Amino acid sequence: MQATSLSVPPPQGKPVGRRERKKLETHARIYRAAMALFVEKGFDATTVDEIAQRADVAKGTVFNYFPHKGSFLHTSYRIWFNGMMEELGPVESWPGDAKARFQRVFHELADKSLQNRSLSRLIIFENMRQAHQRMDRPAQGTGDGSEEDLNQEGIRLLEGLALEILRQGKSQVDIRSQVDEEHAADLIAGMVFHTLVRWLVQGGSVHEMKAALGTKLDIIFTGLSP
Amino acid sequence: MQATSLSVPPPQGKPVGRRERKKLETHARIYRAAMALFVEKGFDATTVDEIAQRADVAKGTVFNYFPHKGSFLHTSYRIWFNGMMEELGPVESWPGDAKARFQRVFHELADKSLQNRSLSRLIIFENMRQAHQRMDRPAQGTGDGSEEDLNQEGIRLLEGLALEILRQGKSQVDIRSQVDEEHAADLIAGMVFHTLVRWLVQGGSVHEMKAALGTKLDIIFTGLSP
DNA sequence: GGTCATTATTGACCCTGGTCATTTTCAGGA
DNA sequence: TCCTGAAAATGACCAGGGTCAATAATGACC
Repeated sequence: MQATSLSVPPPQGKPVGRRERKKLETHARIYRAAMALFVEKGFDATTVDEIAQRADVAKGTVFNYFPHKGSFLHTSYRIWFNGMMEELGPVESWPGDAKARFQRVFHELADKSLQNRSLSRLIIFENMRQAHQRMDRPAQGTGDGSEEDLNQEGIRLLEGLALEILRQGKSQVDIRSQVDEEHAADLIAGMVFHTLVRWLVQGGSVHEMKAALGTKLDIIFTGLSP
Repeated sequence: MQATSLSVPPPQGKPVGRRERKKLETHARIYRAAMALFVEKGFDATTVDEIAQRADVAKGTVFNYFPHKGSFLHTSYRIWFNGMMEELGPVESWPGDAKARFQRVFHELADKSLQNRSLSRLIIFENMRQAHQRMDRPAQGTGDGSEEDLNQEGIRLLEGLALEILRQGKSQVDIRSQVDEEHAADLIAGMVFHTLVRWLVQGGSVHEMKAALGTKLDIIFTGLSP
């Protein structure tokens, strides 16, 4: 986390006028202030007032940029995940069969999570919270595609990745052709998520988590039946 | 849910004096008031003040019995799970092999969840939240076993059940002997949990959820490898 | 019945996340 | 340079979860 999530904030439009530029700057300043405070004193112990103060804006302004306190973590997750994917490069280029590819991702994931454990925990948790709250709104049918990121969040990113690996694996001969890719991807993503959560909560070394991920992956590939 | 979770509250000591009895009564009254309100107007829309009012106690008293608003859901979950297990009876008595046994639990679980969907969602979510917050406290080492329920909550119940089925399955010939039971149980519990959450959030029929559980179980038993 | 330590109840109070009407800033035109 | 309408910033305000010092009820013991 550290370097990655404490730096660039997400809005990716090109800044044209001064107004735009200032907006981006403010966004960045607030985000940085928040993340710094979270690392310093923890999420719960950090108040929005403090964030505002450190970013040198009014409290209301913070909510202008981040509609909920948890939004920071959300933003952070995307940066985190994208950073990882960037380091790893495109799936097709990875060596080995499907299983090896999964192992590669898991390895990277574990290392990334380690870098700032409590922050990872918050991010993952917040992610889940978002998912849950989503259904409260009756499913807004805007024909407009403006809410771009609504369905590509959280665990879905992981699931998409798993799906990609599985498809590649099928086209080679690594995976049985009868397997339902979607459910398998869901299974794997869920497994990773669950393992990660457990590790973040319970403690233990990175090595242990990697071992857990590996063992479970083995089971999924080999099956329980004799 | 309904009948089950709206009735008996958990404290199971035998009431001796009048004081004890009153305490139990108050506990029950508050619990009932809360659950009724949750069903009526939803969790978020229900304030603690309202709960207190309906139970005819002061707000402070509510927090005497349930340290957080979410504790109600916690209590509810235990009742829910135990109710299910009671209906199902002891594992050994179930017919069929390990897989069939899992299917049986899943089936029951799905039906139970259906009975009050939004409440189930809250319960599961709250459960996760609890797990997360637990690690904030440095791990209180009371030699006393008074906090009885601390480690037997939420997904752990499910995991324990899975472990039991797996062990039985191994002693028969349903499951490869090399399989790491603990990790397998964790995998299955996580899978169920994840599937349940997704279903609760996204919607869809019970049948769909059962299908999803079934397919994933198939994968876990058969494996992805050709 | 009276005394007193223990336990349960209470509600005023605090804290903090989130809202919103008002004010300020700013670009672009006249 | 001045006007104007829109976008952004502001901070007083509110709601609701949770705390805690003060108070009331209880029952064991005399």
